[in-house]
Amino acid sequence: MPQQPPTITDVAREAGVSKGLVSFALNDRPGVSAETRARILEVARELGWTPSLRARSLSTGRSFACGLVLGRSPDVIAADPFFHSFIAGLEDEFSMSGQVLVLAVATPGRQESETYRGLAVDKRVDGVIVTDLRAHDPRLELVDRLGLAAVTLGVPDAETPFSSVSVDDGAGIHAAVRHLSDLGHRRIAHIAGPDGMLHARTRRQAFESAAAEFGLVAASVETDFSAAEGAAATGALLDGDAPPTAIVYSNDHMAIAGLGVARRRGLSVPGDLSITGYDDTEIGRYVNPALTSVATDAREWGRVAARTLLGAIEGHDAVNVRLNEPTLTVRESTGPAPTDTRGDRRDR
Amino acid sequence: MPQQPPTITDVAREAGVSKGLVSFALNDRPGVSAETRARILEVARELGWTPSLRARSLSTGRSFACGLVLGRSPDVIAADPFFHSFIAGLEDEFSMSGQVLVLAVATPGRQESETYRGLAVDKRVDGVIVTDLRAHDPRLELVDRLGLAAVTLGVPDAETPFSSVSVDDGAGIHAAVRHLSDLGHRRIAHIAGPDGMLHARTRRQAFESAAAEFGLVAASVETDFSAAEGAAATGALLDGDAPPTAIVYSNDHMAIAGLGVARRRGLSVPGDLSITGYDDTEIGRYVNPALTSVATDAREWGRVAARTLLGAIEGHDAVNVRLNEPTLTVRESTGPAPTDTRGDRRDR
DNA sequence: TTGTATGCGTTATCAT
DNA sequence: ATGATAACGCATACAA
Repeated sequence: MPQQPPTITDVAREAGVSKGLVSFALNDRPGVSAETRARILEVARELGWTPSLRARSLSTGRSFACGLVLGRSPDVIAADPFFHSFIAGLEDEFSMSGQVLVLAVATPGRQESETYRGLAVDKRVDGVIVTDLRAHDPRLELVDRLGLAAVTLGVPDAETPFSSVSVDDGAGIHAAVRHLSDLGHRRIAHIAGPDGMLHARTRRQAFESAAAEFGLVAASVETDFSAAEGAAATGALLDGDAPPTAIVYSNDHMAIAGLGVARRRGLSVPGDLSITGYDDTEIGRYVNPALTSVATDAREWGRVAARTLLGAIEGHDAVNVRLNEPTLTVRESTGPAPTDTRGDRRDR
Repeated sequence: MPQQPPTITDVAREAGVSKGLVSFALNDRPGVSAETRARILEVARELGWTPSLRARSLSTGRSFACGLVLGRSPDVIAADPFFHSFIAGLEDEFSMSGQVLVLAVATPGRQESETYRGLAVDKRVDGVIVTDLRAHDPRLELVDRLGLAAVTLGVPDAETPFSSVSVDDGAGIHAAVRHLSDLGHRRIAHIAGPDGMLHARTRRQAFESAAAEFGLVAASVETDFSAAEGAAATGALLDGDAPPTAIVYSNDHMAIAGLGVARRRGLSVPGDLSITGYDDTEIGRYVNPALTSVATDAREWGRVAARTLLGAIEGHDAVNVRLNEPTLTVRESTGPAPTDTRGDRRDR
């Protein structure tokens, strides 16, 4: 007959105590004499007993799972290498503590709020990681009302009861602008993500303040982070009266699309136009010219976010963790500003 | 006081029956009179009772979750838009049946077999989707031994007790080769994925047989699907005695890297070299020239895979589902073969 | 056709 | 201080 795995009852019987006491011994709770505890643990070891996750889940109300809701448009998210590394980082921690990562995808047919609610029903997850923070993000109140623990990636623009883990996106953009300024560029532009997304806004603001700091003529264009809009924005900028000599993109994906646009117009990169990306994707290193880009340690971000969320689930106080600054890797897509006749006369 | 949600006991008491009967009525099991069943369901509706997932999970041994293990190297997978669309498709089905998707990532520090085992311990998932099938894939025996239900993406090269959902990768490659043949190309090459991966092998074999069918001189190079190896393989081919006039890549990522290599050598695409990708990524449409590519309906694949897996979990017989053929989208990266002096004399 | 007992780990309550 | 007991929520084998 198929040997059933041992249960707490087997251990209790073998050790000559009650089920409750076995549980107390296992969980290091007071009220068990050292001697009894040792005997119980020894019996458990002999029998090879480990408590059933499902039974624990029933009696504690915990699911031992954490949720990640992806809400961006498919095209944009699919190309974002951030998520795979980030998820690997989450798993580095979760797999060590017996947690599991539940992935949910919000689509046009399945609203984001519905997706969160679905995870909260029956407490399918103990907590969630909230990414791509938006202005006055309605998800934060929702998650709070649903009774889920949470950690946000980036600092929200309002008070929340949640912990946050963030990197200084602004520092990465600042480094890119300084690099371009050092190369002699005077008219630069930023192709930003949606201003309603906090990290996109942070990058835009950092771009504008860095441009001011270095005395540059600057313009920003808002996009949805997609290659399509990145290409369109690039075209619009190059069609302007005084086109920029350098463009700082808010992701590699748009930068590569921008590269295509520049080439179609016969512009040399970086001869006529310098380009910087963000994310430092693998493919960015193999296009021609190889992309100068800003990199964040996504895996470490995932590890820290997971640890922070687990702390929150265990009832720790909210904390705001700040990670190392992103770094700029200079490759071939940035070079000295062209020395043509057009001065830096106009803003737009 | 915080009103507790109603339990099966409340329903039983209110309906004047036992807990067991409520359970039978809810699950449409025989042995309950139509009249009693109706009364029980009515009471349940009035009380707003829904059975506790955790209690169900404990008593049935099901977890109401399915697992997806990602095992490819981070760089490759991150750039693969297939997965996001595929996952969205999985969720289309899972979210409708109260299932949840558990994502696990195998990394150099956490072997694939360990990852599967982690999902099987305590039956954290009822079944798994096995992607990127390999030759004599050891995961299939492992999954079987772990007692998990499973569905494979693609048809394994050995008998398994599992269902499969597949697309005819070969048809996509065949279409690409025919397209190139029609354009007059006679020396073509294929930059393939690892031959140990069944879909990569299928594509290579389809390439070779299509090349033979059209009387072309063909060469294949094996890579790991990464941009780095795609670039290296492209360089090696172009350095050969009789370089190909067209290259069929096994993914867009490598095709874009190959484009970079060609450009660095001053080759015009498609003037001197035609290029086709696979996956039809968004970014491929915005590089210059825009990529001719083969597309699969990944979301539909996900939906069908989810349905098939749920069937397997419920004990249905194994089935082998075949999806629609992939389609070739012609853009700018393919054109007439160059009419230079070199004949099609040599193979590789 | 319907009721009962059992299983799973945790914890509130009770008994030494 | 130390330990036992019962209840929780659901499904199901079995008894009636």
